[in-house]
Amino acid sequence: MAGRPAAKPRKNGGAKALKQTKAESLSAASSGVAFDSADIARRSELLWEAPAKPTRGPKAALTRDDVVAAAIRVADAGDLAALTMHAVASELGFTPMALYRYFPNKEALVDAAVDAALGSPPARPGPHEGWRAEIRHWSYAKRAMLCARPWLAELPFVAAPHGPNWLSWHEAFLRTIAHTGLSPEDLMDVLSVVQGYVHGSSDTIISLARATSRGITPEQWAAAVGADLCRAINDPRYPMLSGILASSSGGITETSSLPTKHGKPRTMDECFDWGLERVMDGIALYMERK
Amino acid sequence: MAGRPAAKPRKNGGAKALKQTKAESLSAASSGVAFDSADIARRSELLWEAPAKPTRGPKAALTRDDVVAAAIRVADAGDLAALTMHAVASELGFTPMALYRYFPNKEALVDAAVDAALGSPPARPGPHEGWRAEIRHWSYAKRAMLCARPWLAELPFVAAPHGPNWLSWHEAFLRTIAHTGLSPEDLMDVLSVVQGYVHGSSDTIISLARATSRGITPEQWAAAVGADLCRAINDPRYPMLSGILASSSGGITETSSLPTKHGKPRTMDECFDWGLERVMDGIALYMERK
DNA sequence: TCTCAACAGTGTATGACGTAAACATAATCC
DNA sequence: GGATTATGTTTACGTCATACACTGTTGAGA
Repeated sequence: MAGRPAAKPRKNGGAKALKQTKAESLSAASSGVAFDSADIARRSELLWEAPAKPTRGPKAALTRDDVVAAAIRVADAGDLAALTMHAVASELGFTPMALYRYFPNKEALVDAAVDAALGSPPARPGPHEGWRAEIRHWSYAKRAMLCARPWLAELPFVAAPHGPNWLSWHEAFLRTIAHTGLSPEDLMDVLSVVQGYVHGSSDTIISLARATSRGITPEQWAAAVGADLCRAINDPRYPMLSGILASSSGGITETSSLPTKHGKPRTMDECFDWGLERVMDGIALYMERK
Repeated sequence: MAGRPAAKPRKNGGAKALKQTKAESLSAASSGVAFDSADIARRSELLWEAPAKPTRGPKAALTRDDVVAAAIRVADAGDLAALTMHAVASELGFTPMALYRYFPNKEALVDAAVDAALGSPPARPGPHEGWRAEIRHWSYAKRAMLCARPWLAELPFVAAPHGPNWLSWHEAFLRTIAHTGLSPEDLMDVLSVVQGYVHGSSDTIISLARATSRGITPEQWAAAVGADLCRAINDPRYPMLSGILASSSGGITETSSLPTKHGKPRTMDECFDWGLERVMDGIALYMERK
C-alpha cells in the first residue's frame, strides 16, 4: 500500500531476499545503477508513490524534492560520480545519513534526480507545422537537454525505471506524429528510430559539453580527441580513415563525426541535422509507400 | 619517449599538475571514467604505446594482455561495477597492487579492456553485395557485440580514448560504403548516422542482455519493464501513450520500443531492422539526389 | 664472479564511499 | 504527561582505489 512510510521500508532487505550476492549488491549500489528486473519494479514504485505523511514525530526539515534538487545541483556542478550522498547532504547542510529518511538508498535518489533532471519536453512549435518540423523541434530539445546535463548521458536510459518526465518526453514525441495516420506500431517504431538516433549521435556533443563545463575550451577538447584519431593516419590498418582524415583540411581538429568540409569545419549541429534529415527522409518514404 | 617503463610513469602526477581538486580526481577515478581533455591525451597514449621491455630485474609474471583478458572475464561475468582491481587481481591469483605494475591506474586498465573487448569488426559479407547489405552486416555485428558484452554500453563511447579496435570498427564501416562515390565528408556523416542509430537504439536489447546474463528470463524482464510503462495507461497526462499501450494485445509485455502488432509481439530485432531500413532509405535518397 | 641498481610483487595504511545500528530529540496521540 | 513514532546525528563497518615502504629477484657491469 502506498500509505507506508517510504523512507524506511525494508531498505535493501528486498534485495537481500532475492539472494543477491553481497558483491553484486554492493557493486550495483556503488555504480548507482542496478539492472535487476525485480529491482526495477521496486525502483519504479519509489518513483511514483507519494511519500507518506507521518502525523507524529518531529517535522521533516526537507522534502524529497529538496533532496532531489540538491542532487541535481551537485551533479550539474560536477558529474555523475560527484553525486555522492555526502555531497548532496552537505549541499543541504545535513549529514549524509539524513538523506536516508527520504530515500532508502542512493539508487532511489539517483533515479528520482534523473527523472527530475529530464525536465518537461518542449511545447509544440506551432499548431500544424508538419511532422518534420515537430520532430526536429523535439530532437533539438532533447539534444539540448542532454548537453545541459551531460551526466544524464552517463546512465543507460532504458535500464532505468521510467518516471513521469521520462514518459512525458515519449508522450510529446508521439504527439509530433499523431496526425500522420500511422498505426500504433508504426508510431512506436518511429519513436524508436528517432530517439535512437538522437541519443546515439549526441555522444560527441555531450562529451564536448562535459568538457566545457569543466573549463576546457572546445579547441582543447577537439585537439585532444583529434590527436587521438591522428594515430590512424599512415597506419596501414586504416586505409579508409587515413584517406579521409588526410583529405580534411590539414590538421585534424575534430573527431570522427566532425570532419571538415573542404577546409571549412562544420559544426556538430550541422552533422546532427544532416543525419536527422536522412532519418526523417526514410520515415517519409515509408509513409509514402503505405 | 615510448621507451620509458609504462607501468610507473608519474601515475596521476600528471593529473595533479592539472590542479584538479582532490574530489574531482577521486570521483573520476572511482567511476572509472574521466573526461578531462588532457587526461584523454594521456589515456590514449597508454592505449597505443608498447610496454617497455626492462632489462634488469625479475621477470614479470604477467603481460598487459593477461591483465586485460582477466579484466574482460571479470566484467563479462558481472558488469562494469564488478570490474574492480581486487576482482581482476584475484582472477589472476595476485594482489591488487600487482596490477599497478602493468597499468598506472584503474582507468587505464578499463580503457585497455574496453578496446580489447570491442574485438575485431566482422569480415565483409560477400565481394560486392551492395552497400545496404554491408551496412546491415556491420550493424548486426556491432549490435551483437554490444549484447555479448553489455558492460561496454555502460561507458560513453566517444568520451573514451580511441584504441586500435575502436578505429577498426570505424574503418570497417567506411569500407562498406567505400564504393558509393560519396565524398569523404558524406562518408563520415553516413558513419555518424548509422553508428548513432545502432548505439542509441540498442539500449533496450542491451538492457535485456544484461538482465538475462544475470539469470533473469526475458519474460521476467519484459514484465518488470512493462509494468513500469503501464502506469501511463489511464493517466490523463499521457493520452497518446495510453492509447497505444491500450491498443496493444492485452497486457503490456514489452517496453516502449517493443509494442505488439495486432496481438503478435515483434522481436526487438525486427524493430531494430525496421529503423535501420528507414535510416538506409534516407541515405539512399540522398545518394540519388546527388 | 661479485655487486648493485632496477625491477616485481606484497603488506600495510589512508581516505572516500554507501549504509547499518544505536542514539538523542522532537512532535503527536491517548 | 507519558507513550509512541518519526527525525537527524553519531559511530562503525566493509569495500574501493591507491600511496608508500618493503622483500625478494634479476642481469649488466665491475
